[in-house]
Amino acid sequence: MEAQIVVDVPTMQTNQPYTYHVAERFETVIEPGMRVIVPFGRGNRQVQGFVIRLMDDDSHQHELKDITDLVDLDAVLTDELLILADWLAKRNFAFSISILQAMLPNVMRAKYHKTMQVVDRKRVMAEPDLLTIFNDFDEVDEEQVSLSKEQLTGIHKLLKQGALKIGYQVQNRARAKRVLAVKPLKTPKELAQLRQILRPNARQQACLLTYLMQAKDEFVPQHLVVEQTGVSQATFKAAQAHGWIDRQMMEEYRLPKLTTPIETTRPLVLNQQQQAAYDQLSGTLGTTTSDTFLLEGITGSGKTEIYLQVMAKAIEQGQTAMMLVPEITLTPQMVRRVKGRFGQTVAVLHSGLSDGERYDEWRRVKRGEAKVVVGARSAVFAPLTNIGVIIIDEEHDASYKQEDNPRYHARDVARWRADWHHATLILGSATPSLESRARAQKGIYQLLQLTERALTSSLPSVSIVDMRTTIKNGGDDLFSPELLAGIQERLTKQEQSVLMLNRRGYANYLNCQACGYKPTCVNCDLVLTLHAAQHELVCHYCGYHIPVPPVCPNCGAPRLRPFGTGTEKAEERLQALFPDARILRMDFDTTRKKGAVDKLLTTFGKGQADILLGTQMIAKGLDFPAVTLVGVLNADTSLALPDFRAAERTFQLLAQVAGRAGRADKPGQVIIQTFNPDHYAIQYAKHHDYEGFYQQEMQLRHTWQYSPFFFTIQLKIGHEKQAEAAKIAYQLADWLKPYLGPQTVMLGPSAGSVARLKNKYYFRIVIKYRDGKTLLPALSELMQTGQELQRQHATLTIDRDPMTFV
DNA sequence: AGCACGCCGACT
DNA sequence: GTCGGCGTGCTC
Repeated sequence: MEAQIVVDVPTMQTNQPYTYHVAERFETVIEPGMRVIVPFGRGNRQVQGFVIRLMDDDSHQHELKDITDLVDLDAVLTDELLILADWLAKRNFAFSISILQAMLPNVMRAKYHKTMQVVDRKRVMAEPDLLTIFNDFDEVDEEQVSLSKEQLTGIHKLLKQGALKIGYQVQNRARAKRVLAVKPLKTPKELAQLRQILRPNARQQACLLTYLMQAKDEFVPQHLVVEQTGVSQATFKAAQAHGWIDRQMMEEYRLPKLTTPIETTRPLVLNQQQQAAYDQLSGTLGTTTSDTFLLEGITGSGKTEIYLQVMAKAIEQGQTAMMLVPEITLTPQMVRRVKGRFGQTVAVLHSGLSDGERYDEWRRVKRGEAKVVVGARSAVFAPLTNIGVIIIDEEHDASYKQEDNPRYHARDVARWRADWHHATLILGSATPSLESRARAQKGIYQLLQLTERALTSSLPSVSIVDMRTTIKNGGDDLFSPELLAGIQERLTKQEQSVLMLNRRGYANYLNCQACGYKPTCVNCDLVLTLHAAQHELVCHYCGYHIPVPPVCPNCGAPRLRPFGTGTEKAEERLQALFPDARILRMDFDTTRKKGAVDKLLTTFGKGQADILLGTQMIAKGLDFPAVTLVGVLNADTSLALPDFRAAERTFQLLAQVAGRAGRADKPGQVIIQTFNPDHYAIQYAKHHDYEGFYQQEMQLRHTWQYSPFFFTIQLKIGHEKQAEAAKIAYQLADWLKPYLGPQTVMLGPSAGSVARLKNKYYFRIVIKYRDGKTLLPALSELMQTGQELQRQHATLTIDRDPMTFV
């Protein structure tokens, strides 16, 4: 028997299955989807691999190596996931092994240990420098010892002579937690009798017997029994000696702890719109087709309740359900909401879990003990079977795209898995991505709209403050008089304010403080990025660049300034302006620690602070009834991003915060400060007008040939030397030209926005295309011929449908 | 990635 | 004449 194995060597040249011989003793056990250890390369170094196929034909040309060992007793990947991995690797120009690893919890990735093993002790002991290392050991972990120069030469010599050799060990870090468990061996009746005849002073034994009388006939972790009864270790030992109980080791899940118990919730009554959406969605469950819906519902329209009820329906029909949310929305409140409805059958997968917890949650899914999975991006690979519905909430969110290897978009994966399972896919958002909305327009997705708020409070009024005027009048460039007045009013009335500092695109473009003009690219209609070091303005999209102009090209005033401010500085200024206000700052720095977000939000939710000042993370999913003012300090920084999605991102962000104020009985107010009060993204956000924005943005995308009318691919070439990187980039561009096909545009090569990253210079090529018939295979080939690039010490990344252009 | 093979420069 | 530097090719 032979097995095709994908080995854990993530390079372009080894991105293919290798055939190994399966020893007879493994034949009955081995299955596709298992992890194995195989010898690889000339030195037969042991590496982890995945079995992707088994076969019987022995028509191999070469002598095959044997699989060393099986890591798993059960396949960790299903056939579905193996096929998906193959598709995803090809589609996204990723290494198969990287995708396979990404599908599993972190701990299941092998760790490798390099050891030095003594072969000829006599000769090793003859080296005085090495005595301290090998005196007591025959094998030493290379990482555990730091070697001096003399020792290094000594080891080198011995390796050459064969007196020492290098060993490789594959370590599987995935460990189930095992605890001592107990089970009664006697019937309740017998136990009751035993209790009768017990010495009266044997209090602990009596206590244990009472517990056992009402215990089920199954193993229960001993520590849980201790918690309930308070009996000691010795008592269990005695009970075992008496033959009352059986004790053995048992697996126990590391369940993430929750501070307070979860209250079970019942389905809420749906309003008419919600009910109509629910009927349509649930009607497609369990059918033999896969339907995709775009659920477009304004903030507060009750999308989550619909999700919960559709998932409940799927469970009812014996199917499973998956719900994806952006990482930062996966707050304890959200988890609580889902667990409140589905209880123990929910598995939660997100980055806040420890490795052990994550592994255990994953196993609960794998074993079919969890029927509902809630998680962030990577949860899309959860090993659910018989999926009835997949939900992607806030489907427009950029965090669904993994931006480093392996690159994938959870939406694509969800689409694929929904197809496989004939499941219903629901994309939900108040501000859908243009791609999804356009598909709904074309009828590829079914569009469901929710236009009413579930808890009939009206949308807040949004006012826009023109910061050009503020500055002209000698005002502060961070806090306009209007905003300051608003904050003061809230402080007086003891209501809360949320202030958002839009940090995207921070401090790297020029802005004329006289007229608000920002230098833009002639080819792309994108804002030029300031490269202060080179004293240049550069378009990150097509490479267009000009020297920094001394005066504003629009109005001639010498008032072009670099733009941007940090949250820390804003907090300082704010505190100086309102010395008595209690301010909470929420940004990357203050939320780095585990649980910090929860703590901050709880503090604010309890009303222990007046102002919450933060980056866009405060825009998502937060719901504080006492907040009546939301201020956006700098709405336009994200407009200036060198990215064709800049307007879309800005609109989505503003629409989201605009829906946050005054959700309870008190009316809300939103103040947006901007240098571009007339920009359509800001205007449409002001009027809560998604449709208007969609129409206008689609027109622009059409004109400029961007997504969703054109697909995009970004190639990045990195090299230690700038000239080399450029040379290779141009060579690649030339090589690709014949494959471009009709209606395909290649932009660049252009220099990366950060000239040097990790000591490498980057160049980028962006290709816009409609038909990838010749282009995509050419790019696959480029992956394979990457050998040549590697020789030149260059790196190449291919990013399909990139979300950022930095 | 990591290892062997191989072809040129500074040594015993 | 050899040790060892790194550039090159290959891993079932």
